[in-house]
Amino acid sequence: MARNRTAEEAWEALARAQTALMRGFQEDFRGEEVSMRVYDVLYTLSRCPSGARLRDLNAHILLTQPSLSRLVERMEADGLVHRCGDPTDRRATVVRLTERGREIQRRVGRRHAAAIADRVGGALSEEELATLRALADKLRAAQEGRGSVSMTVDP
Amino acid sequence: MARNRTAEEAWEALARAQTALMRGFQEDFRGEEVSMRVYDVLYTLSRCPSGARLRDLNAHILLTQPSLSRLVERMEADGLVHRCGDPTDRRATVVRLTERGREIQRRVGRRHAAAIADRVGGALSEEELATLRALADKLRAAQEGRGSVSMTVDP
DNA sequence: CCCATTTCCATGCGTTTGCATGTAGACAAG
DNA sequence: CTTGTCTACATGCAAACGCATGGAAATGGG
Repeated sequence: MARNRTAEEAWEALARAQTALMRGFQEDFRGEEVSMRVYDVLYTLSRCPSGARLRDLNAHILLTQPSLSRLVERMEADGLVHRCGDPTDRRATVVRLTERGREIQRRVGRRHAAAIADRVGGALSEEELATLRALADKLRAAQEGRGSVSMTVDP
Repeated sequence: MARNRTAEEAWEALARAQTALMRGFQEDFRGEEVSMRVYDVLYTLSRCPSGARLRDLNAHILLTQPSLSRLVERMEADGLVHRCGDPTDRRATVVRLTERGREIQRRVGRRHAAAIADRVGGALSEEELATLRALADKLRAAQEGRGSVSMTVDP
């Protein structure tokens, strides 16, 4: 039971740190040409040169599928991304950065990286950062294949 | 510069872990009698027996001031909290749990604690949890007096 | 005391989100 | 080929959110 309490304390500390950091970053993003959420999509796509399907984006971004669908729709209207069908699976929608989207991601990304170096890098030593990363990775890895074990029990 | 890269990697790992965990928790909260955001307010208030002002709540909860204002308004309409003025500062609005709110916080909190023990406690050893907590605390502490994060603790 | 500034919360309004549902293609069995 | 089920997105709609702003009270000189 002491273990459970330790887990709760760790989660609460983690959530509070995340809240404080997010607040700071969101402030940085005010006055930026894209919102933090849009940047999140741009960044994710920048790591997928061949594009990504909506369902893959959705795994990385904390939005429901319909919300992400519309967010990408707006981003296409703004010329940040391009949507096209996948010949091998005609249900899929493949999203790809436009040149404009890639350029904005790079530009905003530079300032965001500086903010991370400041707010995160400025708070912990390099060794602590590495430890934090390792623990976060382990924590995330443990969440996989655990998503929806909610069996529908309705006669 | 290598330090900056380490900070970026740590932040990305942290954000991804948070996303995965939040997804799981939000799923747990489907079918619950309150949403996760409402629970967040209930939990924060459960730690402030003498009530909390909106601005203090806002320091802990990732919402803009107007959004939190309306969330609390809805929660009052649902009988979860009670709002009253502060005689020592007539601009302030003090929010307090109702008996119903406290009861629901306890009930939902028990299940949520079990989920934390499962998802977080199940992923790391007790020593790792303690390390994670220490790093998260340090990270959060470093954000104060920077963006606009002031932590006020109930006396 | 007075006026300017700041703090704390509420409200109008357009935008975004989530839930429920719809549509179309993939996939498997008969 | 047909039928049923599953998967991937899209869409209607009400609820919730953020931004800009407003009003009232506290605060800080002059």
